[in-house]
Amino acid sequence: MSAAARAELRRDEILDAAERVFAEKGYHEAGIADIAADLGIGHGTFYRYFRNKHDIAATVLERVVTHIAEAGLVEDPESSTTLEEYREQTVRILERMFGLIDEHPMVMRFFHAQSLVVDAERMSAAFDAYARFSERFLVNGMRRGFLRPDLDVEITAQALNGIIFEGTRRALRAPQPEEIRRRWIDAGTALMFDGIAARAT
Amino acid sequence: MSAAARAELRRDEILDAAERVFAEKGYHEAGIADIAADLGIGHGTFYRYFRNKHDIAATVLERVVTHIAEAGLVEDPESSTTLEEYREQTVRILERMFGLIDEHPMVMRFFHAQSLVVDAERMSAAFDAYARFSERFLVNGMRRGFLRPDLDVEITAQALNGIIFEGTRRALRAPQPEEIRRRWIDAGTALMFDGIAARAT
Amino acid sequence: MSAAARAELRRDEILDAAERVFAEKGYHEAGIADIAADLGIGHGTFYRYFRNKHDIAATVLERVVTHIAEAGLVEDPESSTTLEEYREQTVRILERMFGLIDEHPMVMRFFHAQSLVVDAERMSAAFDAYARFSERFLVNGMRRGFLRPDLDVEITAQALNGIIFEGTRRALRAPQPEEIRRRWIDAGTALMFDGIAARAT
Amino acid sequence: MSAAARAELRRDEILDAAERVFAEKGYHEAGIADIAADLGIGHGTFYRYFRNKHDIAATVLERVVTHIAEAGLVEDPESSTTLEEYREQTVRILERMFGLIDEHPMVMRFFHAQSLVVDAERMSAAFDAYARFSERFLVNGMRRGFLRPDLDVEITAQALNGIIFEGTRRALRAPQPEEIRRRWIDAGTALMFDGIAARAT
DNA sequence: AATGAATGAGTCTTCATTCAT
DNA sequence: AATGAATGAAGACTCATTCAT
Repeated sequence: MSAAARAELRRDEILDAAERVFAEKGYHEAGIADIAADLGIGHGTFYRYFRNKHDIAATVLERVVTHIAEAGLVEDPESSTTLEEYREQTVRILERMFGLIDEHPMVMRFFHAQSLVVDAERMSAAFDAYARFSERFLVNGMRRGFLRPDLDVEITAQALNGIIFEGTRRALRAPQPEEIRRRWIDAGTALMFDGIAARAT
Repeated sequence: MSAAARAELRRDEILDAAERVFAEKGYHEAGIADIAADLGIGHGTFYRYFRNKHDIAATVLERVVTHIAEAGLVEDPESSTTLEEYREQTVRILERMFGLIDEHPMVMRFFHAQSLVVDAERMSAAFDAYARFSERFLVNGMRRGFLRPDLDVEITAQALNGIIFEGTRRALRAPQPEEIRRRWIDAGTALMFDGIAARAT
Repeated sequence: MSAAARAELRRDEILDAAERVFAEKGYHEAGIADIAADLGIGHGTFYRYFRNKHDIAATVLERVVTHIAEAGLVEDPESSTTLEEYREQTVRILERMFGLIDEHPMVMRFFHAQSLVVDAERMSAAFDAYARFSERFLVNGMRRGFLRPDLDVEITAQALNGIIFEGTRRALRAPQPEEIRRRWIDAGTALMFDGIAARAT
Repeated sequence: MSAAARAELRRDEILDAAERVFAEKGYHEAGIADIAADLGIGHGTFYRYFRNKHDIAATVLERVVTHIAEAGLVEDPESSTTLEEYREQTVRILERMFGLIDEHPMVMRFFHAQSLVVDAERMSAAFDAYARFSERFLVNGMRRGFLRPDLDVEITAQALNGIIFEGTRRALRAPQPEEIRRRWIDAGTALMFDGIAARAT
């Protein structure tokens, strides 16, 4: 293995450890020493791979932001032609979001609990980006006629993201995640597509 | 004025200052010295009114949690008998929520940015309580027949709170709050009651 | 005693301790902990009185620079009207310089060994100031006619200071300071006023 | 080229780099990494040629001490038979001293600013050696009768070295070195040989 | 009741040095 | 012989908290 590849590996190891430590203790409570101890390396080594504590936290944060973005980006916002297709896309996105919790439980925990103290500006930007992406689905649905023609796409997209954010937050803490996730997918899409009002008969 | 009353007053002053300081600098970045300086009192004095730094932050947090609860509790969850009445209640709650930003801008900022690092458990409990309160509106609506009979009230209530949370977060950062608030009230209630799907004709 | 006076006293204590520690161990080898330990105070206390390590070293340096200046400033550069008077002034200045070693042995040691690493610019400025002061004696002597009319006063003043500097450096290290000082005063003034060349008969 | 010769070469390269780096940043502020980077070699390599940081600094220091000694040793302290010859020797020594600044500007800067923090004892020994060498000129002059018979040769030699030291220090910092050097040679020798006192007519 | 001087635990960060490759 | 990754001792500095006045 090349030196660069080994360095990359080591860097990732440190990143993973940081994820664990930050998620467990929180950004401020965690020390570089904790991260190093978790890996059984000297603390000096840490500084060969990251400029400082904030640097690594920001990098961890960036990873989550990217993971989350990717979970959405799998879907093409312009591809659905019917309500049913969009509903299925939505379900898949939610499932993938919940899947992130299994793949990266620590990092998701970190995201929900600590992201704002690490870099509030970055977080805001990430939320904006997610909302803009969600908007495209809504615009597509309006164009195709399967969504209400009078949607305030910007705000609605943000509100939908608020639902997803709260959903993952809850799923993260749920003792029986499977059941909770299923219920969020069902109730979430029901709310999103049909609202809570009883249908006039 | 009694000594106890004067003490109460002083305590509130400190609480207000803490709110400002924590909101501006964040919990960890803010020091007891900053709070004391903001008031022009000695930092020793601070410890006559609060056990420690965490204590005051928790107290500030408790105040917001209460303010927010009160904004909701004005409405009786069982009072609405028609969809229209509930919709009006919802609008009033949202307006009151946004009103909190005007009344307590600092504390709301603190709530959104710092509450989790101060006391994640307390926050979770608060969110649960809010959700349970919201649930009662949904249950009432289902009983009265103006809401869908098949709602997963627990999850739906949580999701609705997620919308409100994101709405206030956005409103807090908005350069033109008035317009944004109006749009959130319109688009938020539209989403909540009717969903985004176009109505079958 | 007023609080301010007590603070001033404490500050001076710390300054004295720093002098000792810096003189013994050198600027870089000395730690804030050493200074605090020398006084039996907590290291945090140190930072109530000085911004940082460099700050206190610079302050100590400033004190020596001032002490040395004062040893010279006692004499009026324009007062001597005869060579004899100037020679006596010179002897007094040298004696006062050596006297500084008795009054402030640590600080003089610090000055000779560490001043350059603490603040080279400040040192250069101090040397310039000393030289400019010495110049005035030379100018006075030329005007009055008891010094050679063709002196390069600027350079000569600097050279004379070089002699004094080396003299105090040697006296500081001498095992029998009294004898050494006497010899420097004699040989130094002899060199300064008459040079080393044998007089033509 | 033999391996030993190549090693010698490499050692000198490192020494030159150390000179530059120490002169620019100072002993403590400079790191082994800086020296290695300056040469484009790994820092591990450094330790194949020098025991540690202090070792190389001491070696650099030794080089300057030697350079300076050589600038003097060119002259035979016992060779002058007249005042004029000695004066010419003195001028040549001063010129060679200033010449060192052109040949080894970095190392001279290092000498003046950093030598004491590297090895104060060595410096003191070097100053003693220089003074003892200067003494021989004075003794020679006294024997030959062209210098005052009553000189305190030890102290006077030290004082003369003090002048030279200050002269080179000033020349090192001078914006127009040529002019300054000339003036130091003129004023320095004038002071040294004839003193500053006006001659009785 | 109010103060603020004193404290020292705790943390980040640097860098000389080692050693396996 | 050369390298540079790894190390951890060392040190500056902060700040919540205490307590004598």
